Amino acid sequence: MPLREFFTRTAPDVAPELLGCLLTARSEEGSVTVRITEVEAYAGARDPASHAYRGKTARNAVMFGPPGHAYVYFIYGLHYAVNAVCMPEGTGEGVLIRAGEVVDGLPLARSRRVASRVDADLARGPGRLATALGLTRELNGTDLCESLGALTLEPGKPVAGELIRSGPRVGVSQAADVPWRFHVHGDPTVSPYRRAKPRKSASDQGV
DNA sequence: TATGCGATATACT
DNA sequence: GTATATCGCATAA
Repeated sequence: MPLREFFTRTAPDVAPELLGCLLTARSEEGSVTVRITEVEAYAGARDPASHAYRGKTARNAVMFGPPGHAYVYFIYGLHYAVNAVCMPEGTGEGVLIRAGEVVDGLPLARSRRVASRVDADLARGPGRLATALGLTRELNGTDLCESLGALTLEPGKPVAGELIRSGPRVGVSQAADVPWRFHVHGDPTVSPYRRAKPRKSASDQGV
């Protein structure tokens, strides 16, 4: 199946099949490749946890574009995260790449992630993965299907079906019961599960 | 392990 | 103007 067609399906269908695939970021500094070990599906207009739930905006426009492109955005004032856009143009579905194992460009990844004491932590979590790959908003909209592009995805060794586990998504408060997080069972690079922390409203914080 | 906090783009009032 | 966000890290215990 051509890579483009691979992405022209629903996010929950695509997500588990992305496990084991290789994501490579190329820049003047060099390139880093990770083997994907954890993902989450976000199903656009039918998913209240999706950035695309309330329709198209300047921020999420890429999610409504053609499949197989990268939706890169800035979150919490200091982190980047990357999604692979799914479904035909106009739909707004995507798969968040949450974690991976660095399999190439280890020295460069380490230099970008000085806080990591062990290599398994280099891309363990969406913000860490983005940092290890050196992602910035300039890569928003990049075509993942173009070989040797700035940010590309390619098939890897398939992960054995019995090693693929699913569960609730991390950090989402809406639709917290839908098992749309998929990961490789037992892999040390998978991020620890954390339920969405109910955030106190400002009005409760006194003065 | 558990909790607090940072630091900013974006969307909504 | 203001609340919230697909989070990471230091600190405490």
